[in-house]
Amino acid sequence: MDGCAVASTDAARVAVVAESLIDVDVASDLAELFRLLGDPTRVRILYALLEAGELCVCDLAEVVGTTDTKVSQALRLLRGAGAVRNRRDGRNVFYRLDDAHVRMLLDVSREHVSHQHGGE
Amino acid sequence: MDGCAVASTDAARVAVVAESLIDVDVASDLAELFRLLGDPTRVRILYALLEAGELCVCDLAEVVGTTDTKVSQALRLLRGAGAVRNRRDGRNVFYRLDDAHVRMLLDVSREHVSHQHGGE
DNA sequence: ATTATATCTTCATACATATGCAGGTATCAG
DNA sequence: CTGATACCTGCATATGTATGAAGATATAAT
Repeated sequence: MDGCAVASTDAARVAVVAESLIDVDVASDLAELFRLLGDPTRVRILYALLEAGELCVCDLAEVVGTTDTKVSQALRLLRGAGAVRNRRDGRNVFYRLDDAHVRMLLDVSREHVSHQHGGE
Repeated sequence: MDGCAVASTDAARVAVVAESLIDVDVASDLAELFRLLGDPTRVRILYALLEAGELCVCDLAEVVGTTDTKVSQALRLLRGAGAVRNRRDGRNVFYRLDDAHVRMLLDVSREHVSHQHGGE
């Protein structure tokens, strides 16, 4: 392997932890989800949807303060990951959150953010 | 701007949502945190620490099943972000979680992951 | 049909990140 | 001191990701 020859401080404990550790593929799924949330524009889009319930691309761009292209690209990723759902109404396409997992992470994070940036 | 000329389906609602939306810098901080969690190796390291409480680099490498170099680089990022803390004991350096925010996100995510991959 | 608006996509470029190798530091044993 | 072990860091490369420009598609109005 690499370095560590005598191996461990406590082999038994290492075995136990290794046993109960999250699988590689599960960890990869989770990491992928976190990476999806790892962009300021996407974060703001998701919070806007969390607040508004449903918004068209046009309004999302205005709320977030960016171009429709940027929003559209962000939404493509979010859509691909199943984080949002869309519905067409005439020329507009309305988006809303469609993942309880994502919604919960947003809720939890918002709490902590407001504590950190508000007044702790 | 870009595209959207008539602007909004509902200007008043857009204004309200824009008003209550999370700030750009706060969103950036959050995105940075999520990006930190956006890597399978780092995720597994964090869960190992969540489970074990404290582990040296050597044991972490064995538990996660990778090289000490990879673990060390991952820990550097996690350390820089304040997610973990370290303590030297002889030749070993022991790491543990040091961020309530991160711990909570891991807890929440683990629940949802186990529901998704376990039995729903 | 034409024109306009809203959204999406393709493509090229710039930037960020992960990875592995090689070497460097720190601690301990002899 | 030397040698060994645990850990860290620099550097080069590959891979991923974000960004904006330009154009394509879809719907509606005239």
